[in-house]
Amino acid sequence: MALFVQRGFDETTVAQIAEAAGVSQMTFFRYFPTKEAVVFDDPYDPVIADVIAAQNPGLPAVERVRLGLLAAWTSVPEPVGDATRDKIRLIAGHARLAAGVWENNRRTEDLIVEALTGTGVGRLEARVAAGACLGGLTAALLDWASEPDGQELRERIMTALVLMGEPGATSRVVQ
Amino acid sequence: MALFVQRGFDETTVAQIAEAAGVSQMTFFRYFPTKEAVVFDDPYDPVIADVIAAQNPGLPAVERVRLGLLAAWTSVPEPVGDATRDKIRLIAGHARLAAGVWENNRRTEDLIVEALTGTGVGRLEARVAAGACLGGLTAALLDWASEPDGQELRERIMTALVLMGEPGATSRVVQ
DNA sequence: TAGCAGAATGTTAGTCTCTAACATTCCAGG
DNA sequence: CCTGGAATGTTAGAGACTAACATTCTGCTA
Repeated sequence: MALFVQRGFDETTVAQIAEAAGVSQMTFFRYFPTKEAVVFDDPYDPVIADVIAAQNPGLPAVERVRLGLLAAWTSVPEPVGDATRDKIRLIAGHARLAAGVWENNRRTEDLIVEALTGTGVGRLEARVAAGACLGGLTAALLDWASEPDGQELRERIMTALVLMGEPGATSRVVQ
Repeated sequence: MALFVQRGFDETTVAQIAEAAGVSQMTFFRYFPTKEAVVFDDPYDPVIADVIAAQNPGLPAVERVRLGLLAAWTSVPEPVGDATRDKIRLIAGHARLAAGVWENNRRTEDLIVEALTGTGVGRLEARVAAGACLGGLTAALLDWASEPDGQELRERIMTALVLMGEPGATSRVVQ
C-alpha cells in the first residue's frame, strides 16, 4: 500500500512489491491472488444482512435496505485511520480500481438479496433495492475520498443514506 | 463477440480474435484499447442529462434522477436483439466484466451530477442520487440477463425504476 | 498514367501480470 | 538427529498490452 500511494498503482510492479517485502514474486501471488487484491482486503460484514432482515416488513424493499444500512452504520465504530483514507483515495482516483469496488459489493449485494427474499420480497425488487442502496453508498464513499478536508466518514455515509430516502422516513429505523 | 459467446471471454485470446478477423494482433489493439472494450462499445446517451434537468426542481434529487431515467426509457425504442442479450448475459456471468460496467456508468454518473448541480443541488446529494439510481438500474439489467425467459428489457427497467420509488410518485414524471 | 503523401497494417521485441511444475529450505515433533 | 509437511524459491511459459520501426495500400495530383 505504501508503494501504491507513493508511486501509483500502475507504476508499481509486483516485482517491486515482492522486493520491498523481501520475498520472491511467486510468494506474493501465494498470498494475494491478484495485484488488485492488495487493495481490496476488506473483511466482509454478515451483520448487514441480519439488520436488514430486522427492518419493518411492511415497508418497501428499498426502504428496508436503506434503513438497515443506516442502522448498521450507526452501530459501527469509526475505524478510519490515514491508511484507510489513503486506500479509498487510491481507489477513487483510478477508474479500474473504482470499478473493482463492485466486484466486492457483489458479495454484499447477494447477502442483502438473500435476506430480503427470505422474508417474501420478490427477487427483482430485492436486487434493485440492494443495487440502488449500495450504489448510493459507494458514490458517497468515493466522493468522500476525493475531498481534501477531513470530515468524518461515518457522518458522510449517514448523510448519504438519509438523502436517498423520503424526508422524515428515518424515524422508522429498527436497530 | 461471437467467439466470446461461443468459448467464453477468458478462453478467447486476442490472437484468436485477430485471426478470425483476418488481421494482425497489433491491428486489433489499434481499434480496441483493451480486450474488454470489445464488449463495452455502447454509444453514450447525453439525452439523459437533459431529461433529468427537466424534472420538477422542487423534488428531492433522487426523485428527479429516478423520474428522469424513467422518462428517458419510455421514449427509447426497444432495440434489443439477440446480440445485445448475449452481450449482457456475457457480462452478467463474468465478475470482472460486470464490474467493468461501472467504468462505463461513471461517465453517465458524471453527466447526471453535472445536470443536477447546475440547477442548485449539492454535490454529495447529486452524486448519491446518481449512484443509487444507476445502481438499481444496473442491478435490474444484470438480473434480466441472468434469466432464461424473454421478458422485454424496457418493461423490466421500468419496473425496476418504479420499485425504487415511493408508491404513487410516478405520476410526477415530466417527459 | 506515374508518383507521391499519408493512412492503415504488419513485424519484432519487450514489459508486466499471472500460472504450473518442480526444487529447495525451514521447522516442529518423534 | 531426522523426518514430514509447510513455506518459499526457480524456471518456464501464456497472454495482454506497448513502442519503434518497416511495409503496403489508397486517393490525389502532376
